[in-house]
Amino acid sequence: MGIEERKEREKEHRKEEILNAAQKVFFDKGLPTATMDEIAEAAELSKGTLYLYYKSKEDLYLGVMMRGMQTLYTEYERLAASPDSPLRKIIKLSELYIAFFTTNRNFFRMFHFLQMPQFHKQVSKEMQQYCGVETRRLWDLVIGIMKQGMEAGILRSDLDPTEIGIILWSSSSALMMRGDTEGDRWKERFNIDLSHTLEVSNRLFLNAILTDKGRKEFAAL
Amino acid sequence: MGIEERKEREKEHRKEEILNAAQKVFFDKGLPTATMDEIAEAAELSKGTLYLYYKSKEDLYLGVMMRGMQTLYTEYERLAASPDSPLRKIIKLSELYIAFFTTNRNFFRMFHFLQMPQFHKQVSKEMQQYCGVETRRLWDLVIGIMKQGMEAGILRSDLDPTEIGIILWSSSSALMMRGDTEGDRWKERFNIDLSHTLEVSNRLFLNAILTDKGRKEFAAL
DNA sequence: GGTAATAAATGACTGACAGTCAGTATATAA
DNA sequence: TTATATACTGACTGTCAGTCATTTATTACC
Repeated sequence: MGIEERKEREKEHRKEEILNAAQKVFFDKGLPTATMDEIAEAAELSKGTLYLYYKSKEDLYLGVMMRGMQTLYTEYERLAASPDSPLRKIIKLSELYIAFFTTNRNFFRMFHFLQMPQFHKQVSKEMQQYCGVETRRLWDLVIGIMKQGMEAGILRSDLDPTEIGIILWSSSSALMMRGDTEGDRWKERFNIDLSHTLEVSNRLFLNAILTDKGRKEFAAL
Repeated sequence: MGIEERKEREKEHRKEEILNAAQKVFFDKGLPTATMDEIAEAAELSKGTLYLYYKSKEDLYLGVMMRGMQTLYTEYERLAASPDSPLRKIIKLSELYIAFFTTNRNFFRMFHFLQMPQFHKQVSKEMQQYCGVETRRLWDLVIGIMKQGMEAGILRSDLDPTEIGIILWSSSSALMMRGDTEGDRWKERFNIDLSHTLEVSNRLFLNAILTDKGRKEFAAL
């Protein structure tokens, strides 16, 4: 019976179409200002239908966000599987994140809603579950790359690869976020280019976590 | 004519009382879930009166947040004026921020709304102005402490004190925020204690920005 | 002390919006 | 053709931020 399957496909397709519409509207207006009526309008569906596919506005928002997460995941996956040396992988990891921020600024902004505690209340258990699983997959890749570096002896063995991953990711995120929202003000008031600050930060940090061997290899690049 | 002055005082007092009520409600529920009716109820005033003193819910929210900023500012000010050595000041600076996070978690969470671009739309120009001025005062203190360290020769002179300040602040913030929202999950999934990660991060970073002289002094502590 | 003028406070009301649900349309099965 | 299941609709409900005509309290003046 192929009908069931076709219906399933059509349902998935509709979900994607709704996400397309939602993405357009959310990118344009952000979560608080976007309305479900607008999204329905953009999707050429009634508002009620949106709720057949997504439990709440916040669920829909996270649905869009997860697309960004997928994109980043795919890129990290390719990096992890590449034949680059562990050191190069670590360097490329942070470059990739910066590049992602630059070309997918809207997704990047969305990531930061995940961080707000009050926000989660309105999100369905299923969506939270889904986000949790996907986020973990991403972290496993990042941590995996750090572990490779440690095994190769270019990262200090007295540090924890997971902790290094978190620190690198978090400090980069924070500086990018600040650059996004306050970049102009910092330029104007203190003559600071926050994207330069980010580079400095990553360089300082990288040097701090590399072994002598790692630093030598780094200098040779 | 002392009446004018008394009225002015009473007005300020009322503003404070409204902030007290708002603080209670916002701490309890967060911005999205708190309602102006609740705050009015808590302040024993009608909703309309709130709007005589604050232009919007978001303005009120920032009004509360600025109290936290003031608290932190006062502590930083005392530190800056203390007779401690520049190195100790830098160390205490980050310790103070961590302590603030621990004892004023609610304020700390509020700080992060400032970072969300969509949020600012609803905030009045006056409040934005006020926040800008106060934030700058705080940054000037932080940067000042870094400059002292540089002049004392304990911080690498090839780095920019402002940039160092931003990096230290941002990376700490990011890790504390993550610890706040995802701390349990990291413990459970990866057996990582994020407050430990924060210590590691700050130690790594401090070592990276100190001169040989600074590192020696640090080791002697 | 009474009254006009001014300021402060009120709460019913408006508009906007998330989410619902009884009803309609469309596709499938009998 | 008819019955049943499925997808969709949009008018409706409840909630809440923000407003404003009206009321209440305070001050100024005679």
